[in-house]
Amino acid sequence: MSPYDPSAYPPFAVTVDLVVLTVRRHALCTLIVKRGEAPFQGRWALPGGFVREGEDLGAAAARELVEETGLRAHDPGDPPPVPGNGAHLEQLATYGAPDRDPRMRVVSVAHLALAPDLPAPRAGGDANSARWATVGELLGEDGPVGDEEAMGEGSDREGGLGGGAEPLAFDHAQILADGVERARSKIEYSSLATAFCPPEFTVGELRRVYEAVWGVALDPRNFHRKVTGTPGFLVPAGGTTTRQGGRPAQLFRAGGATLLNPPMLRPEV
Amino acid sequence: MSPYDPSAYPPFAVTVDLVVLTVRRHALCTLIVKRGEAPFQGRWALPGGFVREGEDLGAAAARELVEETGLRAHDPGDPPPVPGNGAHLEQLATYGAPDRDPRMRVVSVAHLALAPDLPAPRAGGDANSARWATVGELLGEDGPVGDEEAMGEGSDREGGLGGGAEPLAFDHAQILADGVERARSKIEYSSLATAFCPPEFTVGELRRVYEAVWGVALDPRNFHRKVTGTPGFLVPAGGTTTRQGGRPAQLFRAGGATLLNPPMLRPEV
DNA sequence: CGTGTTTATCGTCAGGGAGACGACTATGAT
DNA sequence: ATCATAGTCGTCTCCCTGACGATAAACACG
Repeated sequence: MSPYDPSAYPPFAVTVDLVVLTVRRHALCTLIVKRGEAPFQGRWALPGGFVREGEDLGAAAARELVEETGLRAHDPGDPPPVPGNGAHLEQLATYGAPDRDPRMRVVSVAHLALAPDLPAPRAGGDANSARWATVGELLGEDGPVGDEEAMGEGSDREGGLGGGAEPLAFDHAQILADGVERARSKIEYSSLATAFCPPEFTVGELRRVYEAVWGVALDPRNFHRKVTGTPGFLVPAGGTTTRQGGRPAQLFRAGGATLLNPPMLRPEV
Repeated sequence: MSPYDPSAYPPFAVTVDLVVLTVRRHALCTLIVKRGEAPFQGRWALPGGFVREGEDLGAAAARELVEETGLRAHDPGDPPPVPGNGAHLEQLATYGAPDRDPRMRVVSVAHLALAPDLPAPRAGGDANSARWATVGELLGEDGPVGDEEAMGEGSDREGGLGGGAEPLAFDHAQILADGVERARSKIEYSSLATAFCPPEFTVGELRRVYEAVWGVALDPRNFHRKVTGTPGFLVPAGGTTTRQGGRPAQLFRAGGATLLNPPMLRPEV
């Protein structure tokens, strides 16, 4: 074993990159920023930055999240201090291929953030250098369930990247794919899908989160039976809402349970 | 966003640490090494070392694994080139608290390795500075299923660490706990438990792997029905063996399936 | 050589969860 | 008034699971 010699280690730079996921207009979206410097100048990339001296990895990710979105992160397990204006944040994986940054050796600790629908991205002062993009256009997946008609009428559709978009900078497409896969599997066996919802939400809104993340259609009746029958998943908030149209729906809050047993079942194929 | 200035980044050292798990005598065990240098000199720790210049993170972990155990790693997904003398290796998580190493800023990318039962640990030339320890004694868990009588008669029981062992160096107890939890959950929905088995194994041997990792007793009949009925999990190898005593058991090889659907169900408490 | 022990393997049965789908309710839009 | 939309409650069947009986095939004894 090589001796542990602190004076003879190769130096690395350590960064954090963020996969910030949200559900907008029935589609799973992620936050991307336009790079201002080389390499990959002008290309879209995941938000991120260097870990500072004396700064913990999770703290660096939380700091970047605030800088990019204004969202405060809360650790998994803790109840959100003010539910709704916080995001779930967890470590995703670490990427350190020797040539992933052409200038120097950089190891990036990617984090995954799940947030409710946000009004608009705010880059640090620079407004139109950050935007929400559907993961479908970035990863070349098929459009989730249809619903193409609901797209293409918003106010933030000027960033280029139409159909087969230009790939993300660095290895960020891989990081994004890993983050999406983590989210897709984690909402199966945990109550994490509520992180995509506002503090109070209806069963239908939660179902549309599952449908957007998984890209499938779920039976409203079976879904309703399942989530309301899983102890600790949802607690009634007391009111009703008609913001989705149709019959008023009961409002719920996320319950204390974090692990769902039995899990939600993702329809196969 | 802070400008991406490669000349003004704080320097880090990057290491890989290994959680090498195996099943020995019906108990989940992990490989630990005795530290030769400060800090934590003389204490037990997870094996690991610095990532070299130009070396990928996974390659560094694979190199450490060979140095410590002689096992060659194969990526998940790939079939083992020579099944049985390889180990499953995957990235676990990254630990980078500012004060986790008292001398300098070190970020450690922990990896998880699952290996079949090995004859004896071989440290790099130094024989008795590495040993297998049950995760129970390291993490203070209750002994798995009983079976205490089967312990305490082996040939490698001289390394100290009797009951409430001295804790591992650094944050390695946390890393180990995370690795064990990853293994425990991952054998639920993947065929990864076969990584603990020799190339050909019986249903009973596979069941004892589950029992050791989960620390529970499973019904042999239901287990047999479940694993032989899951398509792609096991393929018959053609022969039988009586190495476990009793009636000869059919030999199987790991099938091509990596994800089990429906998953194995871990009995709840 | 029988008997007991151990392990493997096949069957049976009851209960629960999930998919498929019918029916009814309560709102807004036309 | 009628329709469209969304929510909520039930029902029915299938399949999986857990519990457990029964048989089979080896070895270890006396």
